[in-house]
Amino acid sequence: MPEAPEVATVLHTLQESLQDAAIEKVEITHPKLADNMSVSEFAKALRGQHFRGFHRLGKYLVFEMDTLDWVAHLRMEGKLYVADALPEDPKIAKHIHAVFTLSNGQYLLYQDSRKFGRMQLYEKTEDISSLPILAKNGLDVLSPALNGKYLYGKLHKKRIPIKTALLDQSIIAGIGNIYADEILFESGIHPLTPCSQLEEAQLEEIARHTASIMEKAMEAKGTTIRTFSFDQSHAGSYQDQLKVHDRQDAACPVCGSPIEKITVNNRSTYLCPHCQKRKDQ
DNA sequence: CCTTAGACCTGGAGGC
DNA sequence: TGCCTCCAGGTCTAAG
Repeated sequence: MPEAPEVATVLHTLQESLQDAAIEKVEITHPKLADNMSVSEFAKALRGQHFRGFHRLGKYLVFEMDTLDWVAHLRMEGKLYVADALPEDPKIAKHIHAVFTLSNGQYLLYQDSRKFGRMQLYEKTEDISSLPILAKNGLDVLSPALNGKYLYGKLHKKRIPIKTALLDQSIIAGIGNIYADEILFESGIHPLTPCSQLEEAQLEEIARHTASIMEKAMEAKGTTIRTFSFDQSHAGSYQDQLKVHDRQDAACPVCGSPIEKITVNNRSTYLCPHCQKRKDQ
């Protein structure tokens, strides 16, 4: 579900209600939720800790606690939100896999219909990007160091399609299937173009559009095509600004050609065949 | 090095 | 209504 803009939205929403809050009780019902220790150790370690800092790295959330760094990845359907009461609707309640009772009586809930999300706890560190699970990330989508030169260094010898590279979190952290399509459209590059054929100037365009699309999407509080919401009652609105993703057969906003849908990496991929011509074919 | 299929999970949408 | 297939903002692994 969430890419960097949606994760950033969740983070900011949580920070508003959780800053300096204390966890009084932890109940976890999905045994795989914590994957670097048992859920009982995880629950015990978090009890009594306060939320002191809030960070995002790529698609990861990081909560800086009193003596721990708590890392969470929502994967496709994970939702973390604060509620005044536990959900009564059984269709929602059955997907709540963790309940963190706060000292003010509210609850931080983890809901995940597909159970793909994972969390880890680490001893608190000065540099969160050095945490084992985060060290694999490449530059964050908003990093000032993300430029044509960086991408050229990472990509100029690779023959993989550029879209595949944009989804590789060890190159750029935070891009997912929706924004990869939007970035390539704005850059005028066909998603199947082999990385090795791209010049540094084109990679500079990709870097530039990555930053601008991410900023606009964050302002819109993310994209809601299907199920994303950042708490029980709010959804993002960037879907109104999508130019190609999920718009098969609609008119390209630039040239009017019908948007095409293809498969890259087993993922649905949308493009304008006129604005994003392959130069090698 | 690169690609592909499958695994992990579940629900919603659409076809019949 | 039910059953079936396909699809989904992600990532990891095995196999060719």
